[in-house]
Amino acid sequence: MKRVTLEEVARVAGVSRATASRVVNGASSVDESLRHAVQKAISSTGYLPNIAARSLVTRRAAAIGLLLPDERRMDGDPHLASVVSGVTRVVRPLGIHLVLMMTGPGTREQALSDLRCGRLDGVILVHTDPADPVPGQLIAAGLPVVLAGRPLTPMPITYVDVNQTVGAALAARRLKSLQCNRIATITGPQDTPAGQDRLAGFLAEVPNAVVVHGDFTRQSGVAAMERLIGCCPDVDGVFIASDLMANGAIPVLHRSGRKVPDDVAIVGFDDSSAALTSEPELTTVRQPITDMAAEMARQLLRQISEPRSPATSVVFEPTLVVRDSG
Amino acid sequence: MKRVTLEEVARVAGVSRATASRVVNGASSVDESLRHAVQKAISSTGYLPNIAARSLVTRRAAAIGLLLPDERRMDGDPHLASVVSGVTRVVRPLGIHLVLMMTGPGTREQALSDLRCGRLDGVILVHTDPADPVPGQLIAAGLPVVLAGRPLTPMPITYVDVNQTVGAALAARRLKSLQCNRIATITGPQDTPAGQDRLAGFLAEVPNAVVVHGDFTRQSGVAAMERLIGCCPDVDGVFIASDLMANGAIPVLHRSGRKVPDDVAIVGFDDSSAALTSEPELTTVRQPITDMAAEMARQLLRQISEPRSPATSVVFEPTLVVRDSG
DNA sequence: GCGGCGCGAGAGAGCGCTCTCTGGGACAGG
DNA sequence: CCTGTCCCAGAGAGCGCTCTCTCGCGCCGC
Repeated sequence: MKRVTLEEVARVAGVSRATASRVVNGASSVDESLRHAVQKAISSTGYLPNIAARSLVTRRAAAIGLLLPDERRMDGDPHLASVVSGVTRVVRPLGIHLVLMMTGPGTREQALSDLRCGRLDGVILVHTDPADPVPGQLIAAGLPVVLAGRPLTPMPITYVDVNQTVGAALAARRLKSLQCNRIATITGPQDTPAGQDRLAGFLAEVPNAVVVHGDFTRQSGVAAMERLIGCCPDVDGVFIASDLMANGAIPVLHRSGRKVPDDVAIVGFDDSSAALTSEPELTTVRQPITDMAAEMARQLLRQISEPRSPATSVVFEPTLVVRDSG
Repeated sequence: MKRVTLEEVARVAGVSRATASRVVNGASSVDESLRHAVQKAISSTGYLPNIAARSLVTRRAAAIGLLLPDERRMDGDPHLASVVSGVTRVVRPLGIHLVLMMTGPGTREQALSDLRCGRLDGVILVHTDPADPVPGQLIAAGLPVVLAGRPLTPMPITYVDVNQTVGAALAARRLKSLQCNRIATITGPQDTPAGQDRLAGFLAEVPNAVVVHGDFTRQSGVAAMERLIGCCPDVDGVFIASDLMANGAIPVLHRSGRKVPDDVAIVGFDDSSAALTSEPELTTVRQPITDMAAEMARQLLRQISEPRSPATSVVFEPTLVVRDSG
């Protein structure tokens, strides 16, 4: 099983290597008969271009990185598969590889050097710690990056996000339309843009809402709901800023003898798989994760092909998915 | 921002490119003072080796693929993050990239050609369709592959699995120790080894168990439990062959007025995140997914470094995780 | 009829690295 | 003192590809 090179294809087709290369890369200025001969030679020899050799001269790796928080922080994050799927959809037809990197000691530096040494053409950063210096370094170096979600401190970087504020407002209006009188919210972490915006968007609609803080994790949902029914027993509608927290919070209500949605209406956020594994199934605010991920990939590819193009941000509109919890 | 090449490092250090290369690759036969000079030159120039160039001559891509079923079939599969994490742990310190590929039209062929043209050194196959010809083609071509889970039809291929039979037996014994008299099981798909083994292992312990079929998905768990309480209302212990199905099945019991675990004890399988999002939390059989994934990576690396080494299989032992459902 | 022009194909120079092969110096043995 | 041996550094040949540059050929205008 010997490797087939372009040289050999050219020999079989009776043309020069240059012409064979033109056919492989779809250049237009090749005579139809020669093109045909080359194509026949390619399929008869089973030729596959050597990406390393190509990449050496084009200085393109044809690979992008997806930098993820580590397993622990993902907490069974149901988004991962959707994100990968969205990115893949855009990137695969182009023959571009998706390299997964999970945060761990040294990962971000590794990603940076992979980028610098041309092993990766760009990276998508997910769930980035606001204090992380890497995004800043990347844009400073003019390397292609796209962020999932608005960065906490404004910077000239391309990102894709859902309109968190509008999403929270959607949830608020749903609870109001359900005639809830005593409305509360369990928030996400207030050191993240998503956490902040979901709270702000909600309070804009329900200024007198009771506010209890969580951090998006299931456990924090449990704790927050316990505090909430302690301090505010007559609550009858709660916007919980992530489905995962709602998933932890609902059993607390049940144990306290409250029925969902009859006694307390619940609206979550994310429309993650946790929305379906809750009992009852969650009414929630849906973010089009897969589409957003595809858009991140597109934005990244644009940056790769037009290096110094300006940073842009794309904001998707969320929708309310009404199920059984509120 | 110009690229730094080995040539330049050599020039700065006052040695030949060959010697610089030896230092970079940790060859032993370099004089200590020269080695030091080169190392200083590397850090002062900020040199990073160009992987494409290296890969062109070594014929190693320093990248492996992880072939996954598509999003739909994953159904919010909670394993993905754990698998990635386990593989990453082994592969990252070696500077090897993990390329994610989700099944879609043509993906498997793409993986095959990536392997053939040297863009990938090996692949890990997860949740492979038993009818899929790709694994067979891969081993026939002598390319490095590792399967997650025993293949349906025996073939000389390396795989890593958990002892499904023992796991099911663990679940069975738990239900028996709970003094359940009317024991049933909701199975996985019987055209998969996992589905078969979990049923067989269970029946070996509880030969007279009621058997209802599912396919590992949540929805099938709902449907199966509805059928089960229809045909066997006095059931008081159920082994459900995946946590996801259990997650769908438990609310059915609740709606029928049965309490878990008081009226019906439930034991799941997987110890996935669905086990924690269930109410009550699931007693379940745990597979050490992350460790298994790490082992898959190790097996793959071994195959890559010793091309024609014999296929081996590694089987992990499951453990019972007792929580609230049974 | 001749020079200029445009178009398509070939020649060849690298891209940055590894690795074999060669050469030279140090040391030991004869 | 000369030769054989060993060891370490340098020279140089590629790895397979892309892409620029050159060249030849056919066509047009004058």
